Amino acid sequence: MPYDPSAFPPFAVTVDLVVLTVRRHALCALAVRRGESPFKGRWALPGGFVRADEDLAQAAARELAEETGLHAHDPAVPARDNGAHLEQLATYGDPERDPRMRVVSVAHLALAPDLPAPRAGGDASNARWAPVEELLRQEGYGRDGEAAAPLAFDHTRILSDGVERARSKIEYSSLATAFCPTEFTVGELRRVYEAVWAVALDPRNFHRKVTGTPGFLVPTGGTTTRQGGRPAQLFRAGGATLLNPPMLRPEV
Amino acid sequence: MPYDPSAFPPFAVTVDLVVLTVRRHALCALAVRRGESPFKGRWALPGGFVRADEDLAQAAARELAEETGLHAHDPAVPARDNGAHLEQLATYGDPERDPRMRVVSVAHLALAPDLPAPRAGGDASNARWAPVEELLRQEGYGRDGEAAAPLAFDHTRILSDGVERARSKIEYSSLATAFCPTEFTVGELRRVYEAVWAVALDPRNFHRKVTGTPGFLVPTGGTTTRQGGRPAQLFRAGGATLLNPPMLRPEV
DNA sequence: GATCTTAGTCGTCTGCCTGACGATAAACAC
DNA sequence: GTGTTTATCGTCAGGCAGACGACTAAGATC
Repeated sequence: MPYDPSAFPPFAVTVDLVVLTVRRHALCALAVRRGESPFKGRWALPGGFVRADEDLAQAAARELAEETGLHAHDPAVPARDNGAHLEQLATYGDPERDPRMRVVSVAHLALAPDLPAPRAGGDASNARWAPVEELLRQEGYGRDGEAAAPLAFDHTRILSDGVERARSKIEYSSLATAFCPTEFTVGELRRVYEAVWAVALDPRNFHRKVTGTPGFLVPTGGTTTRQGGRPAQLFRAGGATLLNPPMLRPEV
Repeated sequence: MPYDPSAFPPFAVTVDLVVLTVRRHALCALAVRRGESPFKGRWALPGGFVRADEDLAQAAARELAEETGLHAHDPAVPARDNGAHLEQLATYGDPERDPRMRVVSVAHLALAPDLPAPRAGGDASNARWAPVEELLRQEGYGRDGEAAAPLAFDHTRILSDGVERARSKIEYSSLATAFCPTEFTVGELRRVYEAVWAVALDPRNFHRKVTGTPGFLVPTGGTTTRQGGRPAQLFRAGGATLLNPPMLRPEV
């Protein structure tokens, strides 16, 4: 395997983002409308080129900030500063995935609380939170009656992989707290699991599980009634990142 | 985010391989000696450039075949043809990871049975199976007294990620059978787990677990005494890919 | 203010799974 | 035959999850 620097074919490298949040009891992903050909006018995942001097994670964090205003949560910093969780997902490099040239895309997965409103370059009409179930449905119509064409490029596949990663990862890690604000109740955390898995969980067993797992939740002392009903204790994410034994996803 | 095809910086894209096997009760990885600068003479993971017209998985399968003679096991083909398991691991793109130019490497993880002897371009002295514990140890000496320098580039990190992936994935999947020949005994499978996790497992509980998990193992009817002792039933990997509940890794 | 509704929280019980470990079986070495 | 090695079956106790009853404490409604 002699090394010839002039022999390697040139590639473009991009990062694409699967940004997930939970709104109105549904798992939603950030989609942006393409303003350029190909797939002009179609919805796509946000993304962009990796610059010559930046790392892949840096590029993903930069794109995330540009699209949402969220700054990525550095895994080295245990303090929850309400930043988004960001991790590498997978890399997609089919020679035909972009008709213009050879593009390899390093997809990343970001998880964020509900709060932020989407803004793609300041233009709200070109970015939206869409239920993943709607984006992954190849046919049919969106909730606003708009025809729901499949996502551009291979982004349906990327989104599908990202959703599957999130669904499986909240089983054995405390990642579900990344969908919650800094302080949250057990019920709010349960609704995250229910939205991501699209199942109903028993509130009593869920409460026993999460409060009984050391390091998962730490009580802040406060309470809230923002969900109605009896006041609920407020918690913050604890230091534990791995849940052992895991949270069990109910059978289909 | 206007699109300017001339604006993207050029990248080289490579695939690197973490090829794992179990030999002599130890988890081993394939290492090749570099013949070129930089890191000339140092051990590295096998890999090479992605060609202009091939997919990432194709490139990884081609490199695997070139280095080991193993052909990748297509996930779409359920029949175990004794090919190696191959999956994408992660992508490494630090701007400084290769001093010559900007290289993004899509690392893949391959798992193979013990049988094949390494051959890098036909030259056996430039390829070897090394215990991962030795390759990941930054200091010290190899078993042949040779100074064990760290792997070239960021390959120590890549190998570490690959080993961790394999260690966790055999917990909840039937992937451990990829380390076994087509037909194997429960004891041989247990020794795979013990080597990968570097622990001792109770033979009785392990036997109960694997034979009691539907779809994990299917008996072939034959027996063997190649391990000595009482003849053991031979099994083949069943159709199940996910183990639920998982195999539990003992605490440290 | 009594009642209803909505959440949250604490308990109980049963069944399944795992870890620890005793016991037996069937080959080989001497 | 005796000992050694590996495989396989059984037993028992503890832990955890699913099902579900009961109680608590707020706002909403009449």
